[in-house]
Amino acid sequence: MATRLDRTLVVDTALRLLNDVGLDGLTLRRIAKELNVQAPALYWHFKNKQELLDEMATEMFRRMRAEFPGGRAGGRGSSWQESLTASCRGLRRTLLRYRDGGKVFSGTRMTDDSYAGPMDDFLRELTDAGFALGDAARAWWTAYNFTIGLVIEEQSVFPEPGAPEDRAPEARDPAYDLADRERRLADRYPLAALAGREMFGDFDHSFETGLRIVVAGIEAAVPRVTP
Amino acid sequence: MATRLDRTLVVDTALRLLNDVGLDGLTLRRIAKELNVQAPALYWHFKNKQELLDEMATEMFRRMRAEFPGGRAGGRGSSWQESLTASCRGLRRTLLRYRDGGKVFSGTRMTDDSYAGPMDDFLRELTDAGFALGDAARAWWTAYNFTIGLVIEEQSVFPEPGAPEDRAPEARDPAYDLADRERRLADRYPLAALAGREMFGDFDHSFETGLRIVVAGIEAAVPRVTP
DNA sequence: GAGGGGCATTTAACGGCGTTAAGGAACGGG
DNA sequence: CCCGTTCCTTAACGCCGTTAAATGCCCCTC
Repeated sequence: MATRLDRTLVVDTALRLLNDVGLDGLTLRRIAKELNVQAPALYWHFKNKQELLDEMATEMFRRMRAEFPGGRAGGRGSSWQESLTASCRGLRRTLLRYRDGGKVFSGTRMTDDSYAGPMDDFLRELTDAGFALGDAARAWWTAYNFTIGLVIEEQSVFPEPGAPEDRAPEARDPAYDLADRERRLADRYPLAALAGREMFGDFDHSFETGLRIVVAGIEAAVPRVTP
Repeated sequence: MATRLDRTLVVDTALRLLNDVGLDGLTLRRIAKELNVQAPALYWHFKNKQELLDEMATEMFRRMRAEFPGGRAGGRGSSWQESLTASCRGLRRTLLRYRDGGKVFSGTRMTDDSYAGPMDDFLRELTDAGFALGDAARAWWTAYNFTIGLVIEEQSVFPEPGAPEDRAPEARDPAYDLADRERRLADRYPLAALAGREMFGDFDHSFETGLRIVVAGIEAAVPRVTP
């Protein structure tokens, strides 16, 4: 009926659909309908649903690379601190563009090696700055896992995809009513009660603080030879 | 047939079954069979599957608290650094006891306030050390999300539940073959190729390094009034 | 001891899921 | 023009979470 399918068209459509229906609602039949096709047709292009999800995650990453080139692209004089910060910010912003982006990304494996180039560049930047390769990799791994973990939490509080600054307050999942939680805990656990808004209230703030902590921690706790 | 159901029995059985069949295999029918009961019987005790999963996550947390009391339980002289480290270690070890523990935990909401007590204690320890409450909460939030993110990765590489020191090398998911990855990337991306084993090879090492980074980062980057 | 009422569970069914098997249409090269 | 490959449809399987209704069971009252 419509134009012929190919992997790219399926992945693009699935990513667009994901923002409407969420990960739970993203079924093969629903994707197929969006493509004016029957569900088993997808099995010609993907061996199963997981392979499609893997390809979706990989495509997310490719788009991130296009939008946030990272590494030393920002100028020759950029420091590893700036590179790490920029790449984690780019990762977060990219994942937030897709509903359940954090879960999709964390649950899947890359289907190609497109991630390896940027990673190699970043690791070289760190080793040039005097870090041993193993320490450089684990430093990145720390920042990466913090970012993914926080985005997963953020997206369960704000399910709608999109940039944080475009979020309406009413986009917050009603199950995470901060005032409610605060009232419930206030008398017995006053600090825990107030901490809720610090963690769930302003994710930009939480993310930037965490990033500063990780960068400062790498500076302070990871050995390096001064160049 | 068997003794009557109640919430606790269902949750205990589901948690035990989780380790055999994993999150994808954990269906209501399978849980019911384990209890010698029909699937709809579970709906008398839980309004839906999500409520059961929430209760499972909450029970994981309760068991963690029982096994790793945390806070100042370790002695009056313990520092906030030791408390933070101990509680993240306890969180990781607890989640690793359950197959897909990280995903179960990250996807669900606590059903009671049992988490608030330990959290309050820990926050008081930080504020006593001179941190503002908001900074204390975000510091914890950083360490927490790093831990969860890393455990999710760890459990996709080592799906079998159990303590890291009991893991056999062959328990590694074959899809994460490090030697393979290394060979594929070696010529074009030498640093990224070698970094694989640093991140995916020894999760104990990755976790402890990340924890040191976060603690050092809090010391260095989060303001506090000296007591 | 009989009867009643609520609690707990069963039986039956619904629509939807991922996936497989088999057949058929479209298409390009000899 | 025909054949083989490529791509998609139709039909079906077994499973899922969930709901509605009927049924057994236990305890309290009379």
